[in-house]
Amino acid sequence: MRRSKADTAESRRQIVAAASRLLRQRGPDRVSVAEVMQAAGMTHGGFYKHFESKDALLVAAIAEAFREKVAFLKSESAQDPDAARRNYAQSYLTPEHVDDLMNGCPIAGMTGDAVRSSGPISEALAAGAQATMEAFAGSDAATEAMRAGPIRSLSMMIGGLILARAVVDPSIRDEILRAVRQ
Amino acid sequence: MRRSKADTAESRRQIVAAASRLLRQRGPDRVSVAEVMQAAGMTHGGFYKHFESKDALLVAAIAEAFREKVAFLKSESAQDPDAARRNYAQSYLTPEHVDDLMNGCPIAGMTGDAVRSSGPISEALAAGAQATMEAFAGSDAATEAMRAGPIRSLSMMIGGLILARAVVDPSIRDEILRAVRQ
DNA sequence: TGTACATCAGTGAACGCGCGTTCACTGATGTAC
DNA sequence: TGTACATCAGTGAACGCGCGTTCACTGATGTAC
Repeated sequence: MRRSKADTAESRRQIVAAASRLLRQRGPDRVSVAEVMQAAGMTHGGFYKHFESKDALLVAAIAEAFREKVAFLKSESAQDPDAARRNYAQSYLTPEHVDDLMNGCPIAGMTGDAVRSSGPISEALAAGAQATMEAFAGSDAATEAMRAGPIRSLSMMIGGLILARAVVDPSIRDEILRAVRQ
Repeated sequence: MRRSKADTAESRRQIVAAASRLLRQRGPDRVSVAEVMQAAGMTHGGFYKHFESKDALLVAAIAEAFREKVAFLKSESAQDPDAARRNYAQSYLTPEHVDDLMNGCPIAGMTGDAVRSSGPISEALAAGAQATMEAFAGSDAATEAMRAGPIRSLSMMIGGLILARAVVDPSIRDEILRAVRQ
């Protein structure tokens, strides 16, 4: 039956939120539209009332995942960008984040798949990655020399997380996290 | 018709080599068995004479990709590990490597998918990642303090490559590569 | 404010395609004598 | 060394399942008067 506009908007939000999490946890090709809809509390048939295609949902889900992280980063770094970077790195390089694919860093969680994808999907990823870089380097970092340090830190965090996720042995994983935390 | 043992072994090598490249280029869920077999110069029906399943091929393809890189790293660092690391980093952080998914770093190219995979596949990835770390840190690096530097460098290289692949704008991509190259 | 009708969000069944896997078949290789 | 037979790598058609997408239907919401 028809729903109110508020209900419809809420449904759409639920779909995108569920997709954003499942996408990072399982990858675009191992999450089905039906699973996303179920996680959002609906059946799959109604999906196309909200999105033109699965790809369109992926674009929205990628954007949402980055939006969250960037908003958090920006609010943290409002006063003291350096402290915000340190805090973010500390919570980024933890065993909890290694295991928490679902809510984790969208760059580490989705680039593998999205880089190989077609137009709109890789554009959404590129926009998110650039926004993350800006939020991390700080919008005040006008010169390349000022951005280089934060870019290096961010690269090391992302690579360290990926390496820690790849190895299975917890003692090696912890060694990586310790090394990269500095 | 039946082939000689040498031909059979060569066929298997071709299949694994094709899979190792296609896997990095397109990801496990976007390469079909038929495509791999075609790239190896055969039709898909014969595949199961060589492998029990597509997953078994993925395991072999992951191992092969890492075997190549690790062999190269080890031969380079036989005399001067420090110089080998510097050289590897220089060729790693290039626009060419950003675009060359197919022959590129298997950690950057396959962790996204493999981390989410089942037993044998994630084990093959873990073994490869650990072997790469050892080859990069040098087998002589006995203490954690000695390994920390190389682990940090390797993390930064991997993260930088992934970040550079994620952004689309060539000028931002080059800025990332410059920053991480130091 | 109330009434009549059009709209459309959500349901559940069905369709169709791609792909992993199986199978009957072929004929050269390997092997037993 | 030669012969007869078993083996098995590779072919191409077929099977079956999962999943993205479509569709007829329902009934509450929104709207025109």
